[in-house]
Amino acid sequence: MAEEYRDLYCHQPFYNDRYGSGSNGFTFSGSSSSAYTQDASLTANSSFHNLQMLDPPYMTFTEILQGSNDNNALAGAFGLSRTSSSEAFSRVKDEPKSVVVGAGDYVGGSETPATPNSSISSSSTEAVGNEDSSKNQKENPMKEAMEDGEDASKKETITKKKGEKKQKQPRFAFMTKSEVDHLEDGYRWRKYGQKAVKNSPYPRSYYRCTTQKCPVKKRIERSYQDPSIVITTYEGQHNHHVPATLRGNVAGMLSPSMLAPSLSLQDGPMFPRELLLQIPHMYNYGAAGSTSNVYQQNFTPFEQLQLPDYGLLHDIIPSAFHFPKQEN
DNA sequence: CGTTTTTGACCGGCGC
DNA sequence: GCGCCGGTCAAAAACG
Repeated sequence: MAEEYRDLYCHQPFYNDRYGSGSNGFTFSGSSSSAYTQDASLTANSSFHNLQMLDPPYMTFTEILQGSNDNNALAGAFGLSRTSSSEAFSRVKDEPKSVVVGAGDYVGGSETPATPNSSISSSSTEAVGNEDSSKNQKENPMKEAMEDGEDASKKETITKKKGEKKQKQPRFAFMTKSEVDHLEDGYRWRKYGQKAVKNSPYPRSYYRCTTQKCPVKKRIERSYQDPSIVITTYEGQHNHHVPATLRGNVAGMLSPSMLAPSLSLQDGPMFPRELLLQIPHMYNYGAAGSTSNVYQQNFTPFEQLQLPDYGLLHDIIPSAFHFPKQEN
């Protein structure tokens, strides 16, 4: 199971100030089945701190996007310099208030059932479970995110081919420190399920992209370790672009290069890059589907989101900050 | 009235 | 084989 979480990288959080003192930053961790081989060996004791300690220089957001030719484009879009080892993602104000930590798990296209993810679930859950580490709230929610399984298209797969093993879709998880569960990411989602999470008082919600034929799903759950953290796991790749109809139009924030078809609709594994397109919700903060104006946001140009580097995650995450409570 | 959410049932995988 | 578990289905309800 440990390997499930290997290849975690820490990234600079970005901050998105909103709502007065509010801000929302995040760090990004990516992993891939093989591209990266650093072994973080996160255990139940893993903490953000540990993550931060990952030996290899943590990847930067843009680095994660590597493998694509859009690096620079993207970096540019985000107003980042891809040389920095730790890139600030964004922020409008200072005050690191909220943080998002991400974990990536790319299991795309592997025919081999390599690691039985499912088995991980229960065990890892338990591992993390039970404790009440009130102080140690940096347990490692990522684990929670990754714990569950892979079995993406179960029935669908079945109908198509029964013997065939549900093939794993690229997955990408990240944590967001927010009181809002469902973060706006520019896409439209339909909830199709909700399940109680073992050892957690918070349920996990399952969403599917509403665009026809789009296979992307996402799960959202709140870390019981640190209820202020929301764990979002994306699975699959959008076969379309961000709908330009949402409030505020997230797509409008993206540079043409980011939206260019070449970006993701055609070739190969573009897992991180593709999924990152969904990240803009970090900036575009607000409650998904929220009707509250409180969360309405003025979009901030990426250029203004440049951030200075921040210290260790554990120095950031604990920072207190609260969005007004609100459910979608 | 079309779309989304809710929620219990159902399913397949897995461990015992 | 059985029960647990995560994930999904789908009918009904809620929503706009």
